[in-house]
Amino acid sequence: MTIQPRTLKGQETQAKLLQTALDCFAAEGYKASSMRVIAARAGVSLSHAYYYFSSKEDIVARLLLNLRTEQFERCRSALDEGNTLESNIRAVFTSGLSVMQPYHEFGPAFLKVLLSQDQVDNELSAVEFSLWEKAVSGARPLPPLGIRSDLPKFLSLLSRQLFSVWAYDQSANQRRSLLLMDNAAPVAAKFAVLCRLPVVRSLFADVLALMDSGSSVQDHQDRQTTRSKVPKAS
Amino acid sequence: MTIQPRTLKGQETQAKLLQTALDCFAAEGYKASSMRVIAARAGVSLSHAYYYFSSKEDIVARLLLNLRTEQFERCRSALDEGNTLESNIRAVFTSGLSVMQPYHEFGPAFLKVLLSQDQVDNELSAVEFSLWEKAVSGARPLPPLGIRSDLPKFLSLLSRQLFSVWAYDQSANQRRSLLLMDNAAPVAAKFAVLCRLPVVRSLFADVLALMDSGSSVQDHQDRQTTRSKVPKAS
DNA sequence: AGACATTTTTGAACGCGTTCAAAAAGCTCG
DNA sequence: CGAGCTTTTTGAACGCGTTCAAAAATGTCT
Repeated sequence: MTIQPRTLKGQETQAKLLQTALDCFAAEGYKASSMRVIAARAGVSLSHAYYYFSSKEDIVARLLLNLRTEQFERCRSALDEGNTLESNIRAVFTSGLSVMQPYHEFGPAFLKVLLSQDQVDNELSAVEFSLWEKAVSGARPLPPLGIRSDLPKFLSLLSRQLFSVWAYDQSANQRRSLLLMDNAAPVAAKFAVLCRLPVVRSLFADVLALMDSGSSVQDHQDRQTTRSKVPKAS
Repeated sequence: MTIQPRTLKGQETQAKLLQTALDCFAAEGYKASSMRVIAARAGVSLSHAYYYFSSKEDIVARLLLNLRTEQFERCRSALDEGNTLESNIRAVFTSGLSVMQPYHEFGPAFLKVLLSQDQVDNELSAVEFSLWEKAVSGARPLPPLGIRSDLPKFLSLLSRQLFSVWAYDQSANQRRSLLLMDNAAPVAAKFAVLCRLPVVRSLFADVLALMDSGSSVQDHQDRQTTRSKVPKAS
């Protein structure tokens, strides 16, 4: 994005450029939708596109955000109907797949956007996270109280891993990732239930602490402090 | 790679090209080591480089393989000294980090190579896997018998996830990934120990089954068959 | 030796993402 | 109006990864 236009006409141009790009992506695919093609289709010069978007990746990021938002709209209601956690997890997975499938060839580009963005403070992560929050809070029976508040973060991380498998999945129609997600849903749900047991619960705590130690929030803390968050094992 | 030269001179040229590329990578970094620069430094024309290597990514893949091999050499002996599993895991992590650190800017390129390669049948995965096999079989006390044979595969997958965090880690000197790996070692070891308990053990089995369902081995099997490998949860 | 087939090597080109200096248009005051 | 500012728009260029047809070198067989 990089620039927000001062004038109305500027905003319109930027919007038109973005819409053209998205259309072009859908119609022609990633490689064929060069910046030159997009600019031409939007009726502006190549360099003008760069006035509004600092890179092609910038536009891809918007596409990804759009898709996630559509996924959110598409399955938000289903998550509130008192189904099991497993079925809610599955709902998020399948809605994601159906929204993303037409853009599977964007996989690597999507992943790059996802991984290079700040994992805490960005709109995309917020949408993803709110999906998992709904999936957890709308599940009946509710997951164990002790982990209820941490579960969305955990699921959100899990889904990123699955997404990265999907992104490079070369099997026909991404059969393998579809299968993987189908199988992951019950396992994750089972894990949540087993967290009632102290042993499993403490494992979950360890994993959560790991996730924190890998997040950018800790960037200004020193090593000693952070380390103490992870209980020694042996 | 793509072509194996018929004549001796051809092989020499290819070898020189590869060595030049690797030197260039080390000296100038990823972006600065363009195919043109590499070819020029090796004293051949640009298009000739493409006669021996089908793409720049091809060469990056060789670099990655070289680094993994060096990591293997560097820590193989340490894994056989009867240390704990935790310390062996840590040894693999830290040797990996020290070998890779100078090439951190290659992270995204490395990851692309790693993810787009066939995860079963390629040399790189074989080297990685054998590292984890040594880490497990050389650990004292040995991990529970029931999971001992599956543990290397699990650790291998885990390390890929950590690698992908490292690849995009923007913190100074990759502090965050270093910290993450440091913390992951004891947790993984603890997990292995807890696998003596039936509950944890069955969770491990589920996760392992997941990994299989995401692998390419199953590509020719039908959905029904594969699905039955994962026990229903709820 | 000379003709032929194969392997190696080249130069020129293509389209790509990106950058930049400068032109054009719009806006704000006297 | 028009001088001086900011915002928008452009054309031309750069270096990149990659491709290709064709030249040069090499090897093989009679």
